[in-house]
Amino acid sequence: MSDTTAGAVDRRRVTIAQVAKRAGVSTSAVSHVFNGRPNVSAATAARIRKAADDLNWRPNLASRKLSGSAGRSLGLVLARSRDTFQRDPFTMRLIAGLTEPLAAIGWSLSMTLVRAEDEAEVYRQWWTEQRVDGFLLVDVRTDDPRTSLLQHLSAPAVMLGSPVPGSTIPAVTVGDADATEALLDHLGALGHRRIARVGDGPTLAHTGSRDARFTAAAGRRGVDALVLDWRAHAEDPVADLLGRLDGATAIVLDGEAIAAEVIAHAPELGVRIPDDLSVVAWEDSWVSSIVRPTLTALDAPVEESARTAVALVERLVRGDEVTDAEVSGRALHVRGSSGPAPSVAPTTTPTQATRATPTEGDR
Amino acid sequence: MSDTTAGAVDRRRVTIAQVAKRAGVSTSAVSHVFNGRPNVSAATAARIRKAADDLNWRPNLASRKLSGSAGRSLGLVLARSRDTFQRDPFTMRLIAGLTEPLAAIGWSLSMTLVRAEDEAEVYRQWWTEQRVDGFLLVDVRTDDPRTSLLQHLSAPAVMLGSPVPGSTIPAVTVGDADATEALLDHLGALGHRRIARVGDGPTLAHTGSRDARFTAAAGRRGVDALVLDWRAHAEDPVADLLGRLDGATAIVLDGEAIAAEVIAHAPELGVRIPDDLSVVAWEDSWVSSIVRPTLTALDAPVEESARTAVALVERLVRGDEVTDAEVSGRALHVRGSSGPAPSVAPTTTPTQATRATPTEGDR
DNA sequence: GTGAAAGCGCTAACAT
DNA sequence: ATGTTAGCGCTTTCAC
Repeated sequence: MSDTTAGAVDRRRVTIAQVAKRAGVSTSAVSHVFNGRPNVSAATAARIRKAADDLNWRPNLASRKLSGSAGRSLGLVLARSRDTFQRDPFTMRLIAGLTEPLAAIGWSLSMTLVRAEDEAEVYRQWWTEQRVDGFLLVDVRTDDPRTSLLQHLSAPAVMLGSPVPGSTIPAVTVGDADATEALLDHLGALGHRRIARVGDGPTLAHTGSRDARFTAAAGRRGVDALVLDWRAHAEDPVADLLGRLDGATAIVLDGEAIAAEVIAHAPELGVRIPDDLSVVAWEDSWVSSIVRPTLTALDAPVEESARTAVALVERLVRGDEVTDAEVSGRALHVRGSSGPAPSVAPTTTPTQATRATPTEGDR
Repeated sequence: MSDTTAGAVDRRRVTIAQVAKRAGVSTSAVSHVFNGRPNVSAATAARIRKAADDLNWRPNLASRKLSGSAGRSLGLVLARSRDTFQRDPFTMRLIAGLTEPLAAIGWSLSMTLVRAEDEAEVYRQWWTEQRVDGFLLVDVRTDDPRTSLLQHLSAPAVMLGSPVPGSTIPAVTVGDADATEALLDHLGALGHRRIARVGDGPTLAHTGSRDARFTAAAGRRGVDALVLDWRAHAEDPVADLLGRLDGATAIVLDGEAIAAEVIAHAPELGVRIPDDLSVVAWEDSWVSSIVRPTLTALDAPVEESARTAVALVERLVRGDEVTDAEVSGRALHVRGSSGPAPSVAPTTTPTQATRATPTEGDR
């Protein structure tokens, strides 16, 4: 590495004035061209664009923002631990899905991970210092303080998930009804009469609504529905969960990370998949295909949700009217982890033997 | 969703002038306090902070930037397909690792995915429009055009990987020497005398240096080293790879995503792991623990690399002198995928039988 | 220790 | 159709 006197930018930064001069016009002409304003002749516009290109100039975002335009940045604040974030393929898909539509409108994604207790402060800060033009809310909880905070700040925001009653934040929802039916049809056809559902976390808004829909759909079919929670902090969360199955022969889990863990560990606890227990995940990703057996999963149109959310935020920022949106297309991908219900339900109390392979590699 | 006349921000934005007025001082006094300048008495400073808090005011980033300060944003531009991005746990770890040190200095992460052909333009744009204050470069290739581009733009940048000869971009390197030795000791002790290495891609700079170090270390031990490439576009990349093993009884792959795929598919091709073939990955993540057998892997100190890189960028932006940095601590986690070398090498030409489970779930 | 005022680079009235 | 100019909110000399 050399002695770059870095920071000491030599060449002064190109400004609109230099571009204007080079093109032989006023700065406002340049501004007009770069903002799609009509009052410039085609010839002049071309000359201006040429000059800008020659100088490799682009409007300075800060100046632009200062004089009223949007800063073209979407804020994504995730209240997750590093660990939870890392093992969540859904978030990866979301981020990947956001960048393309954002780039298409000249925006970028500003993201961060925060501890739950810092969450509100980060939203406040990013908004008041004008770091971002709006936010995308994920992992919305029941009674989430963010909805009122953002309304209070009058910060544009769009959320992923079911609309929150009493909030004016537009929601992008993935229709779950069809998928729930398809899922229960699938498991029903395989002979399962008692099915457990495990949410991502009892405080998450979507957990509750899925629980309700699931229970209702099961009831309609005369199938027993069991709603369980995932105790991430249990000594052995998988064993803990399997111990509470209470005769269920199939289990549906939000999140592939958890589902993958069940698939990986269950055999070591004496529960064979899918022979003893069928496992289905409510999200899908490449992880489903590298576990064995491969994971039957409900694939959500994450990319379309992202695209829709970006469009809504952009409209909000422009001051347009915006309403909730629903994207559909959650599809059931049947793979190896779901199979015929066993004639005898799996042992209610799994072998207490220590796991063959402890959760090494976890951090 | 209601009829929020969004965008039509009612309450005019709080400015430094209002804070100054409320505290009974001039705007420059406020500015001084918020920039740690000394010329303000403790009492006045307290009054000013109080006023700012009351008004929930924070310096506007755009104005600040316009008058010379940094915009406090790090750019991360990934030339990846959505798909490659999504299945790369390393990038997840990196992103997660970046946000914490960034937050500590009041910065945020601006990231995007681009197609390779748009890469240069995005760097250009983000820099010239002053969207970011500097960049973090990953996936640096041999002859990477970005190094000269960024020097030409005089944009602060730091890269992950071995320093590029002739470039002034500081590099944060993870020392691989010890890990390479540890790895070969491990495999050697298990009786492997012929070992294959598979890089992430022949154009990536780190692939070449690892290949060289690996080959050298193997040579010193009288172990045959084989350097193979991963043909992602082959009809069945795993079968393709296994078909080229040429008697190797162990294989070391950069990237857990690929390693996980080998582990998942090899058995379906008649190659048992680790009985017939030991598999080791050059990166580690939670994925290593959900595949079966679990994956033996070299765990890199990603979080420390991230922390170091952030520190370097920040120094560069401040105009400080910066040199390359090396972080160490790549550790070998021995898990289930590496075992004693088989007495007979695995079939050179794996069963041509169609795979039991096709790569369903891939997208 | 404090305040006045000149920018920073751009946008958008308003003039011409 | 093109140019002039007053801000946008903050930082930072430079007087006081």
